[in-house]
Amino acid sequence: MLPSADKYLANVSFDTVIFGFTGEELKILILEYQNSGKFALPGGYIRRDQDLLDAVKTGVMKRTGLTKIHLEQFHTFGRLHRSDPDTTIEIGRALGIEMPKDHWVLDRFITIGYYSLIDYKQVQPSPNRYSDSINWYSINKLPKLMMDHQEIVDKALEAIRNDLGKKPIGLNLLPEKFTMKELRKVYEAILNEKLRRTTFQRKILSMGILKRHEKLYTGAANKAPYLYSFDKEKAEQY
Amino acid sequence: MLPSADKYLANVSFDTVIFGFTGEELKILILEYQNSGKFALPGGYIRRDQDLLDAVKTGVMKRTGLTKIHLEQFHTFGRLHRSDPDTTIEIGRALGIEMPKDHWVLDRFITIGYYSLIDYKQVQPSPNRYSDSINWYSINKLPKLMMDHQEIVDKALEAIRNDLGKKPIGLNLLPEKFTMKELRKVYEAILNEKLRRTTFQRKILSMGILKRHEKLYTGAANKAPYLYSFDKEKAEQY
DNA sequence: CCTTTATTGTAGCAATTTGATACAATATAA
DNA sequence: TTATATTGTATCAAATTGCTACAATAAAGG
Repeated sequence: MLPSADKYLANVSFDTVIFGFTGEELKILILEYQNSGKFALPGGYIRRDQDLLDAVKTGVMKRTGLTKIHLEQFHTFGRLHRSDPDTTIEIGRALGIEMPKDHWVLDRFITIGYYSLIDYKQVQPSPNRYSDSINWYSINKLPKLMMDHQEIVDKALEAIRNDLGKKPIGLNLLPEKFTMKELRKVYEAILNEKLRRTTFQRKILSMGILKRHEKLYTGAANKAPYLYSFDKEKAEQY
Repeated sequence: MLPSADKYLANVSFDTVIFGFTGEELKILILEYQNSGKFALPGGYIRRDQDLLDAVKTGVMKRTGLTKIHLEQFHTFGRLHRSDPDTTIEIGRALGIEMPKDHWVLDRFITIGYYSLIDYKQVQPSPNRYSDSINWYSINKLPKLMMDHQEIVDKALEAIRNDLGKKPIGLNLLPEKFTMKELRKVYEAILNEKLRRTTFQRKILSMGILKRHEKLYTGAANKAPYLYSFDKEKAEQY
């Protein structure tokens, strides 16, 4: 039931901040452990025969069901008392698992933080075997997270804001085709500020990384917006 | 002689890219191991009773003799085969140390990369007990580094370029007082491109993070430049 | 169908920022 | 005193961004 010591690296783990965009808000996936009611970021350990990146990718795949996953490493957390064996024991106990005091998962862990960007609509979140549930929570209304997970989320947000100008972030948070308004809403949600509609449109179009497609007729009583997609070749340069 | 297993975390190490600026070039500190002639970044292991950041700080202090050290974490390297036990064995052997095959330092390591910015002139590099020498090498003329250390250097450079606009990088690479030309040279060395003298001066002055002091009379047959220092309070905002 | 309403796409001009050039003000040597 | 290299700024052109305006719809409601 417990992961075996010889299969995994000691003292290292990863945690992922999985971002999705609802159309209005940025949300992230949070696990809730059975009975203990502890909230945590999805994470895991690294198998000895596995690249770090593969371990993270596999972890996100299991939670989201997606296979194509955009990942960015943003920070590694190594404070002395960041991992808390008591919390781990408590979670185990609530699950009916009694851990030996010297079990390796109760040792100190340095954790590597990754953020992931996914298309909210494509995801069917699935809990792991220790968890009750996994749910989307708005960035601004997170439950109290265990250990230093809130700090990890904060750093992830800082990182994604930083990357926004450099990498085509929207590409991963939106479906294949999207309207200019949706793209702008993504930027606004990430930056947590309003952007000027016309300036945004001009700037993003002048980058030349978008392809324009047919119009989207939503049924609303107004001019229908064009759909766009990212021109992946050109977007590479950013 | 070898570090003991119960004192350090397993499977995790750190490596540091220590930048100095000579006035013309960006250089970094590289260790050369005795006899084996292997070149490596200064690095180390993390004691179980020590914050990650403290471990790195202590490591840089030992190599540079400095106590006030600017550190930035930039990336964590976790490829499956990045650490190479054969190299470690070879280095040990050249030092007259025969390692048991199952010794923990021969295990797989995930390493956390930090870069450090220091005042070149204040540093007296000192090798560790396993090393022949520690020397400054120009960024553009590095010897062949062991394992994935060149990749780590490349990532560090990428990171420092990225941070240049955000953090007052010059502050740490220059002495307390410096001329505008020196500051510009730092930027040029990091970005590896020439910057327009007048535009640079206007821009950096308009940030309002510099204090102007007396002139510097070098003896050169031309107008003497002012000396500047960073206004640390105002520089915080960047 | 014609009008109304909400939204979209883009033009146009002002304000700001950046690029490029010019030039006055030195320190020192000759 | 004159010549020379460099520094600090001013100036104006060019590019970018902020802001407003307005025409072009898509559907609803008479």
